[in-house]
Amino acid sequence: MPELPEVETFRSYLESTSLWQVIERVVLPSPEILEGISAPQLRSRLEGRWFQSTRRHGKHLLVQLDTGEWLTLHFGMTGYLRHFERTKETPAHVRLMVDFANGSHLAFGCQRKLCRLSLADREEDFLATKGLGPDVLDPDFDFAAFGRALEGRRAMAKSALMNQKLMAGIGNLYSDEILFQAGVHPQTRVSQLDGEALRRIFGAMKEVLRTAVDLQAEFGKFPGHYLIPHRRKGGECPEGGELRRTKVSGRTSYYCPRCQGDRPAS
DNA sequence: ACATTGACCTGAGAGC
DNA sequence: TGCTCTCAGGTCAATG
Repeated sequence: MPELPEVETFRSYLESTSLWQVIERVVLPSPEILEGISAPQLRSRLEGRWFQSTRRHGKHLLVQLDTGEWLTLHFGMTGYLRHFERTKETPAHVRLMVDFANGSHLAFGCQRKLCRLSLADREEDFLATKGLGPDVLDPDFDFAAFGRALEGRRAMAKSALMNQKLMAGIGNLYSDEILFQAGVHPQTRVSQLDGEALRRIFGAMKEVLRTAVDLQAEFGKFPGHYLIPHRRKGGECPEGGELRRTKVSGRTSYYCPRCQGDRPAS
């Protein structure tokens, strides 16, 4: 479930807990989540070094070492990050444990093994290898860039928003929220959207994601007119009426037939 | 080239 | 109560 707002929250958490401490020991209990590097290799590149800065691109967290290399973390859908000051706690499903010389430690884990770890020389190389589009909260990703990303696409609006190659950061939950706020049916084809609808989607995208980041992705704190807190079987639209549940390219989607139309515009 | 589907993964919750 | 089955969703390979 970690989408852009959750990953941004993890980024600032790591930033405020884990920088500038010498890494004494690294444990990698699940080497199968490593991408392009072996456990012994990764251990030897981390031990004795320290984290010096963080970045985020879409749903990826990048942590720069003092060597200049980047440790990249992807949370899959159940990923988490936890830092412990003193007690040596080991949460369930830990995939990376970092023990710092100051006695604290950082755990990265995920219940399902859909999280990933890798090491990259340069940020640009990593993004290019992954084929990621621009981060959707990057100020350079403006309405013109948004339009270019969607140009000539025939996919459904929801699928396009979730396509990390077109733009990075939006997943299943936030795509539903964005389209709800924009009043657009999730199965509307991108090619059917007029300029005004594109504007509304773009505006909702920035607004929803900024709000979620500010609220540290805690759904309980979301504004009353947001869909996400109501996004469950039998859930009610904040404007009244029952939400509808359907599949859009294999993903469970919620929408309001009154606010977004009961079938895709064509 | 682009769009869509299924596999991967594991535990919670549904349903019988 | 206890078992089995479905489903959750991020990504990527396979298929259309």
